[in-house]
Amino acid sequence: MSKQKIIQSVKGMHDILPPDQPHWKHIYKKVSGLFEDYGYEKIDTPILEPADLFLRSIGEATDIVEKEMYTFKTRGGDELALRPENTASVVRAYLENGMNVWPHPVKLWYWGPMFRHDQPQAGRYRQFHQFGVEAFGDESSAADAEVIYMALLFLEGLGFKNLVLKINSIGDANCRPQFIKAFKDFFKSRNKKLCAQCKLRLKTNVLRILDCKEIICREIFKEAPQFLDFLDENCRDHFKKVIEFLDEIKAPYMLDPYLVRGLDYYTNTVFEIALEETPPLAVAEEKPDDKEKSKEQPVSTGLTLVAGGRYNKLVNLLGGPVTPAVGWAAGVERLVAAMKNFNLRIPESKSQPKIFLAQLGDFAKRKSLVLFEEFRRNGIKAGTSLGRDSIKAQLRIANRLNVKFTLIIGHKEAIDKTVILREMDSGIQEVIPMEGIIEAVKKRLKS
RNA sequence: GUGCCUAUAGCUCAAUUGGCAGAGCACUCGGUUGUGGUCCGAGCGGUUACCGGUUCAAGCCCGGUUAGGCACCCCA
Repeated sequence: MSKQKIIQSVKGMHDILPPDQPHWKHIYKKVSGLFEDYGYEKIDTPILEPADLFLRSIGEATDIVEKEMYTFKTRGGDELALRPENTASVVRAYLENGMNVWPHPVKLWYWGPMFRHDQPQAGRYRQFHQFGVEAFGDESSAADAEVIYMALLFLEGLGFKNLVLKINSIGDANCRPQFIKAFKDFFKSRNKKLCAQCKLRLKTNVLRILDCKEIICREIFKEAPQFLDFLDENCRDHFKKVIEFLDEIKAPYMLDPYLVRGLDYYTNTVFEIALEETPPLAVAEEKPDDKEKSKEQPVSTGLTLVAGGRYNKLVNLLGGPVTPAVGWAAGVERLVAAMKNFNLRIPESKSQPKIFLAQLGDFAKRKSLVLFEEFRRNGIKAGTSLGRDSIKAQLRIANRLNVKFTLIIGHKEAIDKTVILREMDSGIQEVIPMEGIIEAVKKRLKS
């Protein structure tokens, strides 16, 4: 190693290393297949957007925009931002490319890196990956139910069992103000009893009080006005139907009157899917001598995997026609971590080589190179280690790759135009003419 | 942004409490002509995260920085 100092990755940003790639690939394949089955088409949007896009959509007073957004000024003076989420970008692309005149609903899905300047911890990174769906132009409750169902389907498809779907309705511009007023009044009258933080929240962002975990505050919640009682007829009807659809598909939902989301653009339905929290007692009771297990930290239980909702005002807010929309996003890093915690299997990679080419001497090495390509063209992936000269070392690699056969070409074989075919399990070898080697190997791999 | 904990070889961890920097795994190469796994041997790998302080002497004590973990805030 050189004496130069090694440059580290930026805080909160990580490499996705080869051992993790199968998980990522698996998730990608699962969701892209599912989305396409449901008629969603993929869209990729730039990682950089005008900062204003997020100020206007997510909301200036939200934590995401206020404290977590990577913004900077270009030389020309434009305020840009690394996208903290993708819904706003998709809406921007939808409008900019005139998709509002496409036959509706317009159903889109995406996958890519997002950026939030937050304090890194388990399941939370400054650069992380999300995928998600956005469906435009369908205001029916069925659309809400469908996207929620898709989220459940893919999670179950990955093997997750103990899922909790929390759902709520936060009304719309018509009924939300009344609720917020009543809600605010309620807590103002009980200001003294609230925890210090909630007293602050009362001034800045009242709804956030609902997130408080203090027991004192939670006690007060029990009597607080609930969204559901303030929904106007339209909103109430919409939400009721969403629930009916969820009943129909037997989704394991849980009405959560305290569920609000950190983005301003939501209207009506909001939901989250998380893993059931394991009781802390179970962790404490774990045997201390079981070293293997205690190292595995169940970081992902209780962590939200999927979150979304309806945002009927957003398209209009960003300068487009009034267009209903609904969608959600999922965090890939969290999914991968959760899959590992629950030991969820992924299918074995098909890219493992089936055979290995070992060679001795330059002449044989040249033959080997040609042979490798011939096998590749015939759909047989071969491993090689052309840089190694000793047969011993090459067989060691072959063994590690767990191949069925190793083809050995020495100087003699190269001249004779033959190949030694060694079956690794038994160690039995046979000499085969180079001519028919592809067919011979194909035949043996089949049996 | 706040609080607590942590940092020794690529990985998992030792170092008798301040006295020569170590092991296992992994990796590379050997163990008599051109044959893997098991076994045996050797090699590679470190300015103990970084900067400073105390001391005859610091991986160990003290201060700072950086990074990681956890919790809060919030969130995918």
